[in-house]
Amino acid sequence: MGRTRTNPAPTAPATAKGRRTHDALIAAGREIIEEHGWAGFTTEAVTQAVGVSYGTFYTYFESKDDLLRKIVQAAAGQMITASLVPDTPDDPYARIVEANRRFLAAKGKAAKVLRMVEHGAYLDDNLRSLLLEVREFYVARSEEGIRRLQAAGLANPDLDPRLTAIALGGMVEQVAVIIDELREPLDTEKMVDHLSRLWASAIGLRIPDTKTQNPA
Amino acid sequence: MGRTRTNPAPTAPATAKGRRTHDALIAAGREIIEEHGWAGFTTEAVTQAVGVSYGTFYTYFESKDDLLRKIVQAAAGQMITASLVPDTPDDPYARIVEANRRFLAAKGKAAKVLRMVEHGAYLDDNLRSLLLEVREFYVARSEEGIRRLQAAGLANPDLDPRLTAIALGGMVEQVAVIIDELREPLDTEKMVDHLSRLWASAIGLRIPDTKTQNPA
Amino acid sequence: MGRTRTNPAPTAPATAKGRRTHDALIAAGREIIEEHGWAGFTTEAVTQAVGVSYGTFYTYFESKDDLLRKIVQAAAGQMITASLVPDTPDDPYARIVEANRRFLAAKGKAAKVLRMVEHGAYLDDNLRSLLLEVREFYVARSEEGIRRLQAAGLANPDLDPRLTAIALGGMVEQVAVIIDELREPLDTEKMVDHLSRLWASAIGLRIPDTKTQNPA
Amino acid sequence: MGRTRTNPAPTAPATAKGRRTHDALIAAGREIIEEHGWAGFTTEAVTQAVGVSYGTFYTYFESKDDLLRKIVQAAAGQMITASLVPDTPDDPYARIVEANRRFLAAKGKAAKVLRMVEHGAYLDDNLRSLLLEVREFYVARSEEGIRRLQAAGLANPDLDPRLTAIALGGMVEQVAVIIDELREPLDTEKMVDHLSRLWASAIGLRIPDTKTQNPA
DNA sequence: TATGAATGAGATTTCATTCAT
DNA sequence: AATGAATGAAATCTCATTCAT
Repeated sequence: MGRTRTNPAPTAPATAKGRRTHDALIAAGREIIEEHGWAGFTTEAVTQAVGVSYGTFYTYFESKDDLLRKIVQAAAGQMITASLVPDTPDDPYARIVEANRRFLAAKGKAAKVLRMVEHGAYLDDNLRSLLLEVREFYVARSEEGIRRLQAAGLANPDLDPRLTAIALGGMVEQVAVIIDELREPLDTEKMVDHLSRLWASAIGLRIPDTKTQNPA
Repeated sequence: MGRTRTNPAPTAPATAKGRRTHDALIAAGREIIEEHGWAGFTTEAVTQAVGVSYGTFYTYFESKDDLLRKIVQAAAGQMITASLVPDTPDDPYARIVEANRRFLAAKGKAAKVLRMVEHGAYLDDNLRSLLLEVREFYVARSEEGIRRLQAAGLANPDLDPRLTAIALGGMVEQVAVIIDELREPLDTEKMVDHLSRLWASAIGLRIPDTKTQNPA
Repeated sequence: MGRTRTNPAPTAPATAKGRRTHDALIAAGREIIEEHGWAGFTTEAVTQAVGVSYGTFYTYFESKDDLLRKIVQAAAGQMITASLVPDTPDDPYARIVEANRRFLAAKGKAAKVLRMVEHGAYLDDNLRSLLLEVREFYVARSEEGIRRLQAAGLANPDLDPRLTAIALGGMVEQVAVIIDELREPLDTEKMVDHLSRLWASAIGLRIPDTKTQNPA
Repeated sequence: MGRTRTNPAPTAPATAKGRRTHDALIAAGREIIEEHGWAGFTTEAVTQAVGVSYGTFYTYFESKDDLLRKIVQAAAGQMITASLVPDTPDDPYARIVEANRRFLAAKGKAAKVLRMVEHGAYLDDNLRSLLLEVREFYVARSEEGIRRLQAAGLANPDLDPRLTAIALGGMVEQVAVIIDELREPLDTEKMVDHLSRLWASAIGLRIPDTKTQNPA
């Protein structure tokens, strides 16, 4: 009454038990969003899933929004980690294939919640920035790759590397989404092959024969 | 959403004024979803945007779900209608450019509401089918175009026409959606040019010189 | 989620019924505060007292704070109205007596809620200003009266009119509070007589004999 | 406030450190009430201000009510102690000035918390009695002073000593409280001078010339 | 003694929907 | 047909208090 009272921001859990509960709430929240959608994502459902009471929620999170932010941060981090291409073969086409394969795996498995947030427009400015950062990570990586291929005379120099990265990245991203929404089952490996060949042809990169011969 | 309803089903508006109000509610609802997300999509916001009272809503719609269904139907219809390429020049590349230009010009928004519905998990079976139909419309059209070009010896015969249509269609759809989410302003016509060239190169279609010379 | 949604401010009631409910909620709210204190002042108690449901509250008020503001505004207005001294006799002492009598009556009866708000420190800036305005109304009136008496040679010219008004006004205000908080019953009319004589003597105004002879 | 309690009654702190924490909690509680009102007065805020954990609170206090009781007791004691006029000059007017100066100097704050408790209706019978005792202490002292002056022929014998003490005591108390609520800065010493002169004139006590000449 | 995680009753607020006028 | 007051289930959030460690 007459005074906006903001809960003091909960501090990081001090004990092992506290950290366990904190992490369990984040995991349960994400699972609930992915399985039951926004409508199922209530504080009651989340706390019940973990087996604690209403009030415990606010021991760890300022608000439901706060939990959502932390769920998204965790998912974004996992997705980027999973997408890194650790070994760097000389063959540029092999790199494209590997990047696409990893992206599809990461996006499909780990990031349903990211798509839901993105398109659900449950976006405060923090979340919006976070999602843009994730996209930028992928775009920048592709842009740099294209630029290098152009410099090496292996890709069409007329293409704007950034626009091209946005478009081709969008292709892969959208396919990742469609793949588990479409009713028809798509062969993932075959899709990786097609995406890679389309990507390579689009930028004028020559595709090694072996791959072309055997499209899965 | 999804509450039990007991009120009588509204009939189609009898008067011109009635139709105007009915259509205005659909338009306002869509605008609100696009601009403020699900959280802003309340009966109060919709009726207030149109300037009628709470009760009037139920003169025209059975429920909020009913309005949502009609918003999606309208958006889907508009999207398909606006995407048809009426004049059919012989030049396949010109057809691709024109299709992309139309899609980008008018369809970002419609695509946005459709995707929000899709990922917002506000999906009864009716809506799910409707969305699949819309996608199928585009995929089928592209697939058929690719197949014809392959038959004419103008496109790479090794590509699976359906997978290719899904991937390249996804590229355009994704770009259409993110184009106004990105922080950086993108030149639409330049993007149309890039999308078209990437699409053509990807399937092995030769791009006329005039275009290649002048990439915006 | 992810978006602060502020209820659109409720508009003024459009119908007579609406106005009745609106006013009844304000009246009930005030009664509850005065009789049961802050702890009893819940939206549930207020709506139940009026015989409407939870939700109806928010048809008329943005929040509980909003209701409190309106209760205080109404109480302040009533208090000032009740304190006005309509007839203006020439006799300055008679004016003082009348002002004190009215103030005691108004403060005691009408304004328990003002005291509770004031000392309860349930104060947003709006409320604080409002209360200061009420006090200023009384101080300014007394100050002007003292200044006139000084000009007429009827009051001690060495006194600062404003400080004097604040002090003597405080005396009357505080007595009004004590009167219904003290366990011992005080004769109001006798108190009015004393306050008036103390006030007059304090500023050096001569008190007519008739009053002095008969102190209640 | 007023919840059912089942925990064991804490005993008096045994160690010096214990006493320090105990006293710090009382001091912090009072400060919070005065500065942030009832809304800010939470066990969390109090313990955090002192730098101990939630649970520690219940090492020293049975409940929040218990703390409040002890805050009020401490404030009342401090107020009375600080108000005593130790040296007793013969000059009655000098005594009045000194009493007012002391009251204003130290008592604004203590008076504030006492009045907040009074009007906040957080009153069990213990607290109510305590507050009445504090007031009675002041009223009785002033009453006795007035009576003596009347007996000595130095004050108006027509005044009821008790009513007069209540009224003039109220004046000083009220000024002490509002002095730091008003937007305008008031010179405390000038106010002491005015209060003393008003008090003296009101009871008909002659004011020595030196004071009258130099009103700050 | 001190800690801080856990509790849960209770408060506020939202909003799709109904219905008397 | 239109209005807008009324409904109430359901959601979020608060905070004094307990208790295992």
